[in-house]
Amino acid sequence: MPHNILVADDDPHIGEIICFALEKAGMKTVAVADGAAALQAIERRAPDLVVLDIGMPEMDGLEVCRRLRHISDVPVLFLSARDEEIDRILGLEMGGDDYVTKPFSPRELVARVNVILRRARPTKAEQADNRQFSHGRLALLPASHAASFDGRPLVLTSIEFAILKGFLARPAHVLGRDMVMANAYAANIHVADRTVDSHIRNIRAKLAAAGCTDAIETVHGVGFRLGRCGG
Amino acid sequence: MPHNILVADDDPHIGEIICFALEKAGMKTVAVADGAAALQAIERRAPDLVVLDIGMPEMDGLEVCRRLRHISDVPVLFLSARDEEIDRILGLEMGGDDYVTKPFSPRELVARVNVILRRARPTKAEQADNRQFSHGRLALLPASHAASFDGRPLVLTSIEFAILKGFLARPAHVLGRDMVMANAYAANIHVADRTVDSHIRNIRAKLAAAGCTDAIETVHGVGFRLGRCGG
DNA sequence: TCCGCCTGCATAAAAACTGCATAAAACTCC
DNA sequence: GGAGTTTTATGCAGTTTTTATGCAGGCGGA
Repeated sequence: MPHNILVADDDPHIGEIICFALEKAGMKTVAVADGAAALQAIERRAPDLVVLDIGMPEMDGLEVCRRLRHISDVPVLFLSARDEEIDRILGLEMGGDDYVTKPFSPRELVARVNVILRRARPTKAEQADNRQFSHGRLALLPASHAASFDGRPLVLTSIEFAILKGFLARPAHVLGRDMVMANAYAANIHVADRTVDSHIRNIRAKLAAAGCTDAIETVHGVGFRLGRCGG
Repeated sequence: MPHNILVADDDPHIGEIICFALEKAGMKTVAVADGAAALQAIERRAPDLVVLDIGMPEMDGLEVCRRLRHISDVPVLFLSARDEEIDRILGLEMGGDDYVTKPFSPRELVARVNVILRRARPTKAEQADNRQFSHGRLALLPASHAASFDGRPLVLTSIEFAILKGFLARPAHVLGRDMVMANAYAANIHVADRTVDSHIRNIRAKLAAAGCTDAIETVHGVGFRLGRCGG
């Protein structure tokens, strides 16, 4: 589960450099160009960390941080062109987690972001992990990677588990073969259609053995859909 | 309860300046002048944070940090006379939480220390020391570093103990190999996958000798999970 | 009804993963 | 400084999982 970073800088060029560096380090990024958009994005996307340029027009980074702290505990890394001691102290005491001055090294920025994330309290990721999926008499526990139908435990391989989780996440939603696999994996890996069928078949067989015969329905020409699962 | 800071710098004058600044901010400080003393003090006093000079004779700060991470998750703030990007990155990736170059402003140092402390989680030791873990017929007493199955005492090495504690801390939770080690040590340490297997194997063998054959289950492609332990 | 396209399934190859033995490196305790 | 212990690394065999493929049969539109 990649970390989600919000990058707020009014210079789109710098924003791009930062995003590129962070994404190369395996994070997901969203860029905004002003303070108001930053606040809005923080509320809507609940990022794991915010890279915040101090020198933005309209609402500067310090002000964003001040307002931010009313609604969120998200870590903030300040970015600033000013390298005055007093600014740094102000930023840190304002609730920032680090303060990097421009011009900065992308690699160092990434290192500092990683340090903060390492210490940061577990947020969404852990919550999502503890979430429990269930549909009808079928239940999935991502945290323990365990599944059961009607109390009977199911032994699923990891890809079977992931595929089923993809369906449980969107009940009553038809998923094409590509989507089935996209849910299972993160990236867009392409596998042969027949391969997907094989996984579906195996899942059906295991569920049927546990007494569930209506778990995955076929939608001819489109894909598959989660059934009633004995519900 | 004031925070406890360990200051390691070979220049007693600088050490004094730092301690003075931190104490003025309401913290308790202990100063040491070399790496070996730092490690010893960390183990004995379990400080909340370590200010670590990189340029110390004998054992430099980076080396101290490396060894340190084997026994503790305590936050580290590096202090260095060298202001090279590569040094900063190295320090941060080595497990440091911040990197300040000399000459530094005492007030900024205090601000940075405060930021780290604000984010730092209660150390693993604090969380676990007074607690007693048990699962099924398996019991661990972190305080006395003792373990037993069904009353029979188990002789575990410290890493075996730590790994098992990691599992006991979150029963029914699959832990990937990286997580297994992250629980045992501080985060951010990478060991080879096969190494983790070796530890798991040894733990299983010792538990099996005591009559517990279902302690750690393998979840293929994902990691390991605590079993029923005879419960 | 016929035909083209789609799905289910068996089989098997390819890839990935685990467990283990062995050994090197690091550490501890005299 | 050295012997014993602990921790880490590595290579390999055996196993499981994942993917691919070919074909029989089903579905649906013309």
